[in-house]
Amino acid sequence: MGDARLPDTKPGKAIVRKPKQGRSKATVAAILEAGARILAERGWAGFNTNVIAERAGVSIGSLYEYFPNKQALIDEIASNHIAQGEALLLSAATGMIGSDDPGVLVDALVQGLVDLHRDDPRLHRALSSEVPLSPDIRARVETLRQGAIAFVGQALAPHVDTPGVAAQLLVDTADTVVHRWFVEDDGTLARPERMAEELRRMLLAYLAVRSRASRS
Amino acid sequence: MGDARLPDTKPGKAIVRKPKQGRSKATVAAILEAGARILAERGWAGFNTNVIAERAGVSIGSLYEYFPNKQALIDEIASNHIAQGEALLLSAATGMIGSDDPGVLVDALVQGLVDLHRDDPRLHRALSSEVPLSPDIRARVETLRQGAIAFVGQALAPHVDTPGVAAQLLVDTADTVVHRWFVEDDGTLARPERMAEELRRMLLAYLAVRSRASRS
Amino acid sequence: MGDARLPDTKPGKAIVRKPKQGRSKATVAAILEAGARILAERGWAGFNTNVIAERAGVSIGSLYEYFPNKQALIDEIASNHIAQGEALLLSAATGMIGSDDPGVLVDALVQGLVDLHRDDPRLHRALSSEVPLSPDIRARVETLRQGAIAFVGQALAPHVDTPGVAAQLLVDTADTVVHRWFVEDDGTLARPERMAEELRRMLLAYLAVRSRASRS
Amino acid sequence: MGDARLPDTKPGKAIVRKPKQGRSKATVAAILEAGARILAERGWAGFNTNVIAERAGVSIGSLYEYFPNKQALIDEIASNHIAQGEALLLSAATGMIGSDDPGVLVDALVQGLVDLHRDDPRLHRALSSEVPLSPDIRARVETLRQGAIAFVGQALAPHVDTPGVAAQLLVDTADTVVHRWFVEDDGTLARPERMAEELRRMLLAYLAVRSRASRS
DNA sequence: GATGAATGAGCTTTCATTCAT
DNA sequence: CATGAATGAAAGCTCATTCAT
Repeated sequence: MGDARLPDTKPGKAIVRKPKQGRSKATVAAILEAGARILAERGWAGFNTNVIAERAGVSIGSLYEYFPNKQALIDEIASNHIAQGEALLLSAATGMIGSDDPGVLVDALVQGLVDLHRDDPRLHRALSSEVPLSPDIRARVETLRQGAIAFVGQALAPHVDTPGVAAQLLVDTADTVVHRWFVEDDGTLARPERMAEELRRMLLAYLAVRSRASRS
Repeated sequence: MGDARLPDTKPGKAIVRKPKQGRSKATVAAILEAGARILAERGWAGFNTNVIAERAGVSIGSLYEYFPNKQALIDEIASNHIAQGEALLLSAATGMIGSDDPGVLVDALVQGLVDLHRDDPRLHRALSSEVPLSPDIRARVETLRQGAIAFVGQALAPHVDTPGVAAQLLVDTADTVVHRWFVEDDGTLARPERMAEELRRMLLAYLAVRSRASRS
Repeated sequence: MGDARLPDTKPGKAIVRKPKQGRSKATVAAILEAGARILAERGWAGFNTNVIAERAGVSIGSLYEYFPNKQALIDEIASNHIAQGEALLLSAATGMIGSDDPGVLVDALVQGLVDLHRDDPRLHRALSSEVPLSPDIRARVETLRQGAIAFVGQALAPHVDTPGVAAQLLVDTADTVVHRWFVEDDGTLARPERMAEELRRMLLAYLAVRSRASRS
Repeated sequence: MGDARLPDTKPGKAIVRKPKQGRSKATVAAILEAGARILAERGWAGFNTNVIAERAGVSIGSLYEYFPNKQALIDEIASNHIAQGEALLLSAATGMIGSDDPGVLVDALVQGLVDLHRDDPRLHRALSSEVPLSPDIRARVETLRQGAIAFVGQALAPHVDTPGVAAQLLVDTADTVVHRWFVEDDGTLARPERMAEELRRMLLAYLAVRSRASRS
């Protein structure tokens, strides 16, 4: 088929058989794992259902028993990957509840994003740039981002005016820069941790200026 | 601009014909233009050599007369796109030579990147995320980035210690965030200009802190 | 009704299990019913053994326990359908034994065929045109037709010379035309009953001419 | 894919390249011929694009160069076949213009239909029963039938009341019965010509009765 | 007997690339 | 140089059938 965005599942085929028994669960897991590995190693261009099935040690028929089409398979892989991100950011957020210190906020934000991008960066790269994700998945990513911004905004509200703008700048900056350094980088970057430290300084400097500005 | 830098993928394959005559130049230009438009409009998935030739008003045979394969074609399109970026950043850089004001530096950097990303954002998006670029092209992009960092570092050297680190943070932050807001955004972002303004504040706040730090 | 007449496509394959017990009978009946319904609703293209098993509330394994392959299943469905036709025509025939009136003959013939084609016309359509029936089934249909022709020929013998020819014309005409009007028609035909009445007139007119001809 | 009715051509692909040059024309002709032959010999189940291309002595790519999908290919084969039928019936019709003799009408009708069904009966069989024709093609067949009925009705108008009913009976009877004898028959029928003769007698007898009836 | 997960041959379709004209 | 018809490897997906449990 090639690269094209895959069409919606045909009516009557949408219901992926739910793995009720152990064998099925293992098969689905093997397919998802193989798919994620192939995607990480060979990119979207190498994401070939026949190859995935073979890598999973499963017949192509079994793959299509559980995933109505290629798109459903990437969507599930993406969904699992996002779920990890959601969990990570959630734990980062809960870990700083109650704190009023901007330093804690920035540390948690940067550290959460670093952790997020360090887990399987090749898969992350493929999913975030090459793969044509379904609207549902895109919406979920966007929701996660907006949630993070809203959370940071709430934490910033007492210290800063237009906390929404500040929160968006903080989150988008941290996210995109960490993504560049930990995911897109091809080995050029000497010490990513050093850069992350510098990033924290910048974000704090910004917050300091904004706080001063709101008080003067 | 892109003077023939087309790698022969298959060893022994004839080097692409250099368009010396007017008609040839026009043909090559038409193909590149059509390819860029298709890439911008339909993405990498729609980047089909037969379609491009048709759109260019040229036979598929002619396309392969000038480009040994598909990769060479995207590489040339990417090369031209990068050349524009190089020119833009160069002019931004020359425009601020002699100035010692960090404000001028940050303004020029952000404005240059905004201009860069505003020119044909759909093409930029495709080239920067979907398309599998050749190592040569990737290297050229990396060189451009390093050049910008070096330039900014040089400008920062009098005011800041570890100017390399500061320059990398400035350039990477401005680049990735502007990319997110002006290229990847799907209409959610209310006022990108407002955000760009906020970005400048953050970069300046960072420089202020670093300068103070280097003096204390 | 269809007593196991399932050919073993692959030589050496175990003959299908005869359902002797109640549960088995019910299972077979459910499969046949589901198959007939699917065939009527979705046509031969939708006649999918997995779907049929699901619709029958039976596992695909059970389906293959009772039917060695897909062909055996359609053959059995076809067989049952033919059996109904046989019964209908038989009763139509017995109902007119003893009568010497060509009008009674024609009425019974046409009415019998109308009844035949009105019962589950979608299934009838699929079986008579889309489905690749096995030679055995085709032979059985042919036998039924020949039987009907023979019967009508016998009734015609006293009144007509070459009664075989007349009988074949009568039966084939009535059968094919009623099939067209009651089964193949896609809603265009205004009043099928009116046309059936006209059909009777034509058949009677033919018999009248033939009778006169045989006497003159 | 199997047997399912094929989905409509994707937008942007619908335009089958028109064969402008001799080579193309020959290729298209070879594909159509091979397709028709395969359809006649192996039926719809054997109508496999790879096999057709091979039989046509052409690559599978060439087949899809001229026919956007399998359905388009059968549609074109069907269209050509119908065109022959249209021409045949038209010539049959023009050949009897001006005549007021029912005998001439019936002879022309029956002979025309016999000629129609004698040309490539296996192809005719496949197209008329197995193949899932596109709505356009079905409409064209229906139009042809209605045209024939209208024509016969017009010829009958002076002699018969409700000429529409009579015409439909005549045309449908002749069509379906001739189809049965010349196309569906599997060698059982001894002398189809003899039966066609008998069919004429029946149709004439019907017309005679209807004429008498309208006059009495 | 019953189950349903698993199989894999086979089919449709795409598109980068070639080469005879 | 230009053309565009032709190529065919490769990929997505289906479904009749099997067999371990």
